[in-house]
Amino acid sequence: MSTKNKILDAAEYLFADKGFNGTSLREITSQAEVNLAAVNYHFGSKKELIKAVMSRYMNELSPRLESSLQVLCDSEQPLTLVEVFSAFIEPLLSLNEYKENGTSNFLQLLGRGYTDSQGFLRWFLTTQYPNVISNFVAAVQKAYPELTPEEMFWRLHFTMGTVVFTMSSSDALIDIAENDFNKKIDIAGVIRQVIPYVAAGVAAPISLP
Amino acid sequence: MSTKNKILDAAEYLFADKGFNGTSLREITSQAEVNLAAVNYHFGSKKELIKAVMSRYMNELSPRLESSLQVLCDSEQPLTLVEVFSAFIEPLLSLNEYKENGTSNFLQLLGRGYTDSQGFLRWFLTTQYPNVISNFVAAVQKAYPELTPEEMFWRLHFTMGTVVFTMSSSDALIDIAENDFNKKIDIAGVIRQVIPYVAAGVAAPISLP
DNA sequence: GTCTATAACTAGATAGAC
DNA sequence: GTCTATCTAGTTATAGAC
Repeated sequence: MSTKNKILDAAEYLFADKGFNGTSLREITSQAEVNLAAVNYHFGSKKELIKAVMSRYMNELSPRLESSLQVLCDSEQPLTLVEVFSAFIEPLLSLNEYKENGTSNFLQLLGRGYTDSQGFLRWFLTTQYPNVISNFVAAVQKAYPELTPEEMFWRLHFTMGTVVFTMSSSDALIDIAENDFNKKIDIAGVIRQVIPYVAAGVAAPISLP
Repeated sequence: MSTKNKILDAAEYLFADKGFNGTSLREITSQAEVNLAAVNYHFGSKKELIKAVMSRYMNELSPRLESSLQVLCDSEQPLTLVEVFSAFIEPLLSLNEYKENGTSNFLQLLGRGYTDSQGFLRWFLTTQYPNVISNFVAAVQKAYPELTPEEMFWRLHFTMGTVVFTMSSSDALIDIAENDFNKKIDIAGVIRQVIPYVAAGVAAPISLP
């Protein structure tokens, strides 16, 4: 296993757990059992390492997600919001085959990216992977055409918030579910829990005046 | 205005904007125009300063919120989820009278507290202000008795995520709403947008198996 | 490519003069 | 209570030997 990949794996794990700001290059290199200088040799800077960690997942995920949503948009069938959100399940869970705990790690990283580091990652994702977003918006529009663009903007943002926040604390939630309710649940279970919630939220009657 | 309050105000502003990890004591004291050593003199440590910033708001908010929810629980009338969530509006907006941008700052801080600093703030809030949570759970239970405790746990967490995530990026959202939709909106408007969403989410049909 | 050593800087915290 | 000066320990990043 190459030094570069050892760094990527360690960084991914630590970033997901403690955030980008909260993780130092020393922690990463010591967990990866490589030299401190290797990060800058292979990636140039910490910021580029963050991008590399995210890109590894996004390059795997975005084509699957794009085509999964494309199918829904192209189909002649009527479409429900639960179906739209369910289109995320298979591509997201496929990250578990790509890498151990891939789904969970990726979603936690996404959550971190939206709250750490003053939105640089948000900029990176929306500019680098715009097709995922536009296909998703098109699918929601097809499922719920009455929603105005403005309401859509708000509700998709709320949805993003629900998902990334949930995922960035999913380890704690899974522990609580086991201790308090004696329910073993995994990341796929969390995804199944959240879909009815966000689908109902997006489909809510129009807001208070 | 006392040094202690100058520090609290500057810290509040910077913590809300850049997170607890992302803000240094040097930034705080230079914005507050006080000496660096004053933080440790008045508060002892950065961690205690964080608690002090949060406590200032929580001590203002929690009695209002507790009694606002208590009224709903005690009433003989049937209760809807929108009513339960609407019980937050007035106490939250009252923070604007207590302090300029109080509502927005507090909610942003709350969002930071859940993602920065590995959950120490979550522990602090749930142990220091347990009555708010228990009254809230009781009100939701009254409005929607079919919800099992387990479903309740998940959905209230999703709701928390929606709200704190939305609020921690509310400045950006308000800008986008103005630029893209030509709609001037303030924090009260954001709250009115989010209530139908979370109420519908909590009331969603039971999750996929 | 990988290492050691270190530069250059920033963090939180404190001792001690005033 | 407030200041300066400083300590200790951490950070990212790099120069140069191997």
